[in-house]
Amino acid sequence: MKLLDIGEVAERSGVAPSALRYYEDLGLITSAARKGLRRQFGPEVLLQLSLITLGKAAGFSLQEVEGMFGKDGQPDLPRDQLHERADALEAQIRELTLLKEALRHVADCPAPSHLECPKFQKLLQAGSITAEV
Amino acid sequence: MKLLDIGEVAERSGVAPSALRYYEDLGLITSAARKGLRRQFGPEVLLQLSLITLGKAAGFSLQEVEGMFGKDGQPDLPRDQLHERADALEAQIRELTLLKEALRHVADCPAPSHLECPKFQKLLQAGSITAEV
DNA sequence: CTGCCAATTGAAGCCAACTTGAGGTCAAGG
DNA sequence: CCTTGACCTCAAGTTGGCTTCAATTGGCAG
Repeated sequence: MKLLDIGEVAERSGVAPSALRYYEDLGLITSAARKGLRRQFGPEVLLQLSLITLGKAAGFSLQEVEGMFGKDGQPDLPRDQLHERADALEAQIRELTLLKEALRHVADCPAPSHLECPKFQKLLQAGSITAEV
Repeated sequence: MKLLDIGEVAERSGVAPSALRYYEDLGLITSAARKGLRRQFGPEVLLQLSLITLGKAAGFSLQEVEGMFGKDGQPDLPRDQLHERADALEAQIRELTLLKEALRHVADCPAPSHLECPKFQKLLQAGSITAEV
C-alpha cells in the first residue's frame, strides 16, 4: 500500500497543496495517515480529485460536489435522486447551448448595430431578461 | 423625457438598487440627473441593464461587460471575445455532459464499486481531467 | 408646515475558494 | 551531526459582486 505525500498528490492531480489541505478541512478528501506531521494520502484520493475537478468544471460548488459524492468518492445519493440531478443537468445544458448559439450569432451578425438586429433583440427578450422599456 | 427613480429602475430591470449604485460606481451605467439627492435614470439604462444581465449570464465579468459599451453607452460588442466566450461555453457544456453521463451511469451501473467500473473510469478520463493513477 | 418614507452616503460585511505569510517541525542525505 | 527543503498550522489577505448598516437628506401628501 503506497501512500502519497501531499506534493506528489498535487503534482499528479494538478491541485495545489493548499487547495488539498482546504479540501481536507471541508471533508471532501481524507488523508490516510501522517508521517511525522506530513499527510499521507491513499491513491484513491486521485480518483476523488478527478471527480471534484470534473464537478467544479461543470460549474458546481464544492458543497454541491460533496453532496454528489461521499468522502470515499462513492455516490451516496439514491438512484432517483441521481437521475433528477442528471435531468437538471440536461436542462442546464440546453440553456447553455441556447446561450452559446445566441452568442455565436451575435458575433457573426452583419447588422451595423446589434441593437438593430432582430435576432439580437429576440435574444435579449428570450431570457425574459429585458425590462419593459 | 421621462426620468426614472432608482427604485423604478430596480423594479423594472430586476436589479437591486444597491447593485445599480454599484454599477454606476463602476461606470457601467450613468444617471442622467439628480432630483435633490436622488438619481434620475434615463430610460436607455434599461436596455443597458439587459445587456449587462445577459453578459453576466454568459459568464462575462462586469469589467468585460464594461468593455462592450462604447463611450456613449451604445453596445460595442467585441466579436472575438464573444467567440471566445462561446468556446468556453462549449467546453462547459462538454463537462456538464460528461458529468451528466457519469451520474446516469452511476445510477444504473450494477457494478459493486463504481470506481472499479471500467466504463465509469473511461468517463472520467474522457475529460482528460484524471490524474495519472 | 409637518411627518413619512424613499433615497443618499461611506464604510463595513459577506461568500466562495483559495493563496500567502510567518514561524515551526522533522526525515533524509551528506 | 547538521543542513536542507518539503511539509506543518493558523491567521490573514484576495477577488468579485454585491448587501447591509447607521446616520442623514429631502420630495411630496395631507
